[in-house]
Amino acid sequence: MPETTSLPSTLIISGFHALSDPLRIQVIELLRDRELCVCDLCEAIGATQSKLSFHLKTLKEAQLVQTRQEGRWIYYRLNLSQMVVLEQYLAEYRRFSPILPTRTCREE
Amino acid sequence: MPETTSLPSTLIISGFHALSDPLRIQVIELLRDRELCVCDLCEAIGATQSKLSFHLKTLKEAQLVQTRQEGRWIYYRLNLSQMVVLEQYLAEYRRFSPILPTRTCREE
DNA sequence: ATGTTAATTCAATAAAAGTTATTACGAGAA
DNA sequence: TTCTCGTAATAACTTTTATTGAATTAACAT
Repeated sequence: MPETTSLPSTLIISGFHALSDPLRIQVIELLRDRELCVCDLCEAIGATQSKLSFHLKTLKEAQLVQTRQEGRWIYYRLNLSQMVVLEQYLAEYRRFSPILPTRTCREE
Repeated sequence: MPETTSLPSTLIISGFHALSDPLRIQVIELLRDRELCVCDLCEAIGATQSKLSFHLKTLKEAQLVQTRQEGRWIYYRLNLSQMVVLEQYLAEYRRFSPILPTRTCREE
C-alpha cells in the first residue's frame, strides 16, 4: 500500500512552531476571549515591547493571530480558523491510526 | 473577570515543538499506520542514522512516540494518546473563544 | 511639532540542527 | 566465553537559526 500521507504545508509546521514557545502560548491564551493591543499584552506578560513584537510577528506569520489597526493602536486577535486547521491536522491521526500491529523488520 | 487560562504544561509545548520540524513530521506520518524500526525510517526518509536519532529523541521526549525493543531492533510507534492531548488543547479554543467583540484600549 | 504606539534594524548571545566519530548493546558464531 | 557484526544512541564539534536588548524608525493623534 502506498503512502497516502500528504506532507503538511509549511503553514502547519510554522503553526506548531509558533505554539512551541511559552511566551507565545501566553499571548494566545490572553487572546482567547478578547482582542488586545500590544501595550495590553506587554503589561499582562511583563515583556519588553520589542521582545513581544518579535513573538507577535512569529504568531502572525503562522496566521494564528490577525491584527486590526485603530488609530495608533494595533489590536491582536486570535485567528480561530487557523487554530482549527492545526486541530484538524492532529485529528486525522485519530481517524486513521489503527491499533498498531506488531511487526518485525525483516518481513517487509 | 480573572484569567481562567491555565498555562499548558511543558509537555504540550514540547509536543508542539516536536511537530514543528519537517523531518519529524515525516516520521510521525510514516508511523501513522504502522510501527517502524530506525533502519526503516532512515531508508524512508533518506537521512543519516545519527541525524534521525536526534529527531527521534525529540519526539520521544515529547511522548509523541514510544519504542519497543526486539533484539537489536528498536521499533517506533505513534503514541496516539499524546497526539490527542495536543488536539484537545487546541479544541479548547474553539469551545471558549467568542466571536470577538470590538474594543478599544482605553476602556479597560 | 510633540508624544505615543508599535515595528524594525543591528549586534550579541543562546539554542537548535547537522556531521562525523565513537560508544553501547544485543545476536550469533567460533 | 569471547569474538565480531549490526543496530541505534551518544559525544564532540561546527554550522545554522532563533532570540534578545538597545536604539531607531514609522505611523498616528493632538
